[in-house]
Amino acid sequence: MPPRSTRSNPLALAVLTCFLERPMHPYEVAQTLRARAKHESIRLNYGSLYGVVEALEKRQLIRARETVRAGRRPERTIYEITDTGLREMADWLSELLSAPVKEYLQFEAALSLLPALPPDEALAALRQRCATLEIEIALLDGAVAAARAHGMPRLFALESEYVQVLRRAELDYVERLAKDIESGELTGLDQWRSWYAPGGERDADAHSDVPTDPQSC
Amino acid sequence: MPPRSTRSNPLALAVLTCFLERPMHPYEVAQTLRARAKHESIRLNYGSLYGVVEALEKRQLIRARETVRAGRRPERTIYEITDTGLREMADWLSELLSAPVKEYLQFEAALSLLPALPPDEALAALRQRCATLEIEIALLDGAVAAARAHGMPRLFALESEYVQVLRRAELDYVERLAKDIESGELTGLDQWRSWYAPGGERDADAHSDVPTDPQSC
DNA sequence: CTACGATTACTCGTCAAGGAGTATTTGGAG
DNA sequence: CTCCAAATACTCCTTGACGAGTAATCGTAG
Repeated sequence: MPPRSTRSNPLALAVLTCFLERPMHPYEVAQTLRARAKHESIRLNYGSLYGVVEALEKRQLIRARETVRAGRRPERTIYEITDTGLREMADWLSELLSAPVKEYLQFEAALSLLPALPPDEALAALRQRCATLEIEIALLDGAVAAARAHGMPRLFALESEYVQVLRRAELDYVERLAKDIESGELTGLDQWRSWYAPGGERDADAHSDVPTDPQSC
Repeated sequence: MPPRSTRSNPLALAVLTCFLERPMHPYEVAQTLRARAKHESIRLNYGSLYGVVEALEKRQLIRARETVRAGRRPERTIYEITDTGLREMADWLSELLSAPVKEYLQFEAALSLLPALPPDEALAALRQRCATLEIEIALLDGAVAAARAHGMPRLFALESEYVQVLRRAELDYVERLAKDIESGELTGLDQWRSWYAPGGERDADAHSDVPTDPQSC
């Protein structure tokens, strides 16, 4: 089992699955992934692509098969997957599917810094997010429906379904949160308001009195 | 409004909110963030921290206030936030809260490559994920309950609530998906099975016949 | 009082991501 | 037939993340 560091970039996995179908040159890999809309779920750009292919070759997961050239264009090296590559692919994909990993989400960061904004500004921002989320969800719904209508089996749109589910859950949560701030039900709201009150004691956001690490409990 | 590139690293935002409380030296920033468990929601390590602080100073969002030294230890430079920094912080945080951004999730990538695994292996991996998710959710539940019991206001644990909500939604989805694969309800399952059947026609994963870009519809 | 492990406070080098740039070729309009 | 725009197939260079390494100091146990 190779070190985790080599499994950091999911693009490498996507590349392996392409080579599983048939040998290709890197640019064709990119075309294939784009055509199947994989770039919506996996970060893809040329700079990374060629680097990733090189790394895969160094690790012997793929091997150069032949180098062809049409006219005076740059050479295109065609790669194929090795047996090691096949095993690594199945292993890696299995792991990605079975083991949830911690992701650092932007909105998670924003929530954790929420008290650095005055309550009313925070509330306005959250309401704005709800509105945007509703639109986004509607658009995604439409796209999924259209794809289905055109005969695309569900199996090939699982990732959109998943993203959709997450977005819906987020909308739900943010709506509840906004309500709890407005209604005053959120515990800690009084402290928060007082930091930004006209005669607010101490500096804004100085929640030094807050219990520190929840994990320490 | 500064270019988006400068707003890429949420650690910079977290650093700004620290300086909002009071002037500090970078290491103290790290201590503060760690003490408040921000490193659970924001990527934090020393290499990045000092780089981020430098960048903030170059952008005039913070300024060096004084340089003290205790004994022959390395100097500690104490920074304070500027007025520009104050505005940038509020702006940035508002934006993070109000505008959902596309994140590239590992599991999203895995789902989009699911057909590269034989159906039974994929199913096993998904079931494994469900089991792990259940444990994780239970643990998070416990931590949140404990924090609340020790008097930590909800306002300071919003990010855990959010992550929790997402995990629950994910568990729900994966359970449904696993059921639909097992019951044969998932459309496309027949194709998928045939690629890996003993006399499977063509190469595994050659879903070249699949409609390409759902966005194109 | 001294030795050594833990903590403090940072530095540096590596390595990867990402995107702007480049050279070639094909397709089509005039 | 010629010229321009778009597509092809990369290359390169700048940022920036990351963590191993380091030097100084503090605590404390023998």
